[in-house]
Amino acid sequence: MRFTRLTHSLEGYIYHNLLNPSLEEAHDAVKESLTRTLLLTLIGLCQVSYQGRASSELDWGDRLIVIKPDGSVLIHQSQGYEPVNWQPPGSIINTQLSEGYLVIKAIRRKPAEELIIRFTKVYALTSAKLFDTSKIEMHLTEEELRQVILENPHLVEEGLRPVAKEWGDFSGFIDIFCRDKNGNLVVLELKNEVADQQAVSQLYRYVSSIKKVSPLVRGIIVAPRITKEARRLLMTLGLEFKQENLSKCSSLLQKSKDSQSKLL
Amino acid sequence: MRFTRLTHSLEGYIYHNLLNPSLEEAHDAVKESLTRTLLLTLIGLCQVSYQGRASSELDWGDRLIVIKPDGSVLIHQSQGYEPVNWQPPGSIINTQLSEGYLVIKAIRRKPAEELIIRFTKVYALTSAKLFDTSKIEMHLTEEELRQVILENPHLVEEGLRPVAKEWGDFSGFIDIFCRDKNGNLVVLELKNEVADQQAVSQLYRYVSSIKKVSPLVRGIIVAPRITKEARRLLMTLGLEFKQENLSKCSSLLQKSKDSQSKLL
DNA sequence: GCCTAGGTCCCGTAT
DNA sequence: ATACGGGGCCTAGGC
Repeated sequence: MRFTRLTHSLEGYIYHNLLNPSLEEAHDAVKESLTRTLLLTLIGLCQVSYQGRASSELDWGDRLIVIKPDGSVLIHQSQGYEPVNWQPPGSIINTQLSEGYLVIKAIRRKPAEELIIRFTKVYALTSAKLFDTSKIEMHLTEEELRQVILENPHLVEEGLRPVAKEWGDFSGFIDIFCRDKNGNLVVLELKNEVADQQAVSQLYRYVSSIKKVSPLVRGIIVAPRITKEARRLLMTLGLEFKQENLSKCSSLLQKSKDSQSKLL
Repeated sequence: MRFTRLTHSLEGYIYHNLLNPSLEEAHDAVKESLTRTLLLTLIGLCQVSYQGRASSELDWGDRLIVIKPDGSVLIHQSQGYEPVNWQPPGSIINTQLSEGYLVIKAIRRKPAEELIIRFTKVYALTSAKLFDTSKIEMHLTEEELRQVILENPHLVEEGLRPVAKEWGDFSGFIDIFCRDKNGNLVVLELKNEVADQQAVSQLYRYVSSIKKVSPLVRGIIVAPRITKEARRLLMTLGLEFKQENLSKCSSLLQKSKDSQSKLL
């Protein structure tokens, strides 16, 4: 149990909670939710068209629709992580009763996209004000793995020294710049899990750009493993691979830090 | 209006619809939803921990939780397209009352991941059986664009002939194989929108593999536009770019087909 | 605004 | 199972 604070929100609340509303009732509730910028969920029988970067049609069926205060729209079937249709944040949403349907449209420009949902039946509608000031804290991210190598470059190779802020044009894209014990430039590409052909290509792009200026530059992929084809490509391109489980390293280092701080 | 069929489901229904239930009531409803494989939505004050490929902590706040019959779990804050935490389909979900919390855990192996949600308050809980046999129909997909070029190779270059099933080892990865008017092999890489460095790298990998066997192979990116850096890389690698808006072509061709079929 | 790269990416498909 | 590429990817960070 990591959290010690236990709070009860006095501000979050449900605004609408309708069971089998008429389309008119649902329409009114949707309109009110939009003006009050509430989180809105509908479960109902609907049909969906999308036109924009691609286009799609989804015939009648029961789905869960989520409309967020920021203009996000999600349409979920009863399976799958991903919404079957959606609109990203910033969309302009409106609703109308038309030809016997409850119609919800979500439009955005740039790219020009339109999502149209038509309901013939709403089984349940809930709208709520969510109070939530917390932000997610992520660990074992690439940035943390980067720190592990920056502080322990010997994990990759003896004599490696990170050089920061050199080669400004590239440093935004390149995971880590180093010099090896011979003073040659080394570009590191870190991967959390398996390194594939794409990772190798990416490293190669950086290395070959730099090669024009500094011909002796090396490129090393640092990852727990590498696919067979990626390894072949790597060798063809004269790049290197160093096996290293960065997540594990990070955990171990964290533990050693923890035990040190306990001793203090 | 594309759909002529209008159906009213007689089978989709709401099972639970609770407003401000006690944690015990919510717990019972969650348990019943899981055994009956219903779609479950909860709005409540909760705290979330995740450990797996990465790890994360999300402190107390109001969120929407969706649990699907296939074991997907989504935790949505009031902003953003993406869930702040989630578990993909196939997760094993269980619930318990523990230390004054309603706890929902979603676990999967391979990769080993655990998501734990703790509620102190549930504002609303809805569970439903969704009847939905429709599958989304997508248009202007890569496969459709591929058909456009296969049927109209002159859009890329005069005298180009698609060759199918040749070079079997690669054909799974390569968008289109052709021979040009001189009989040389040509690999086409199609992009719906902008072609970037990654697209160029990818084409280069294929072309250089084939070059070992057939030295005169060419590679052409077909896309409405290309980024500046991608163009530089393309030229360095001896590849080519043909500007062509495939989506637009596809639409135009579709229209001409439609008008032809009307005439018949 | 464009462009690049990451993601607990998810997802289908081919091997 | 693994690996590779697509996605209406979305999202964050540079410039």
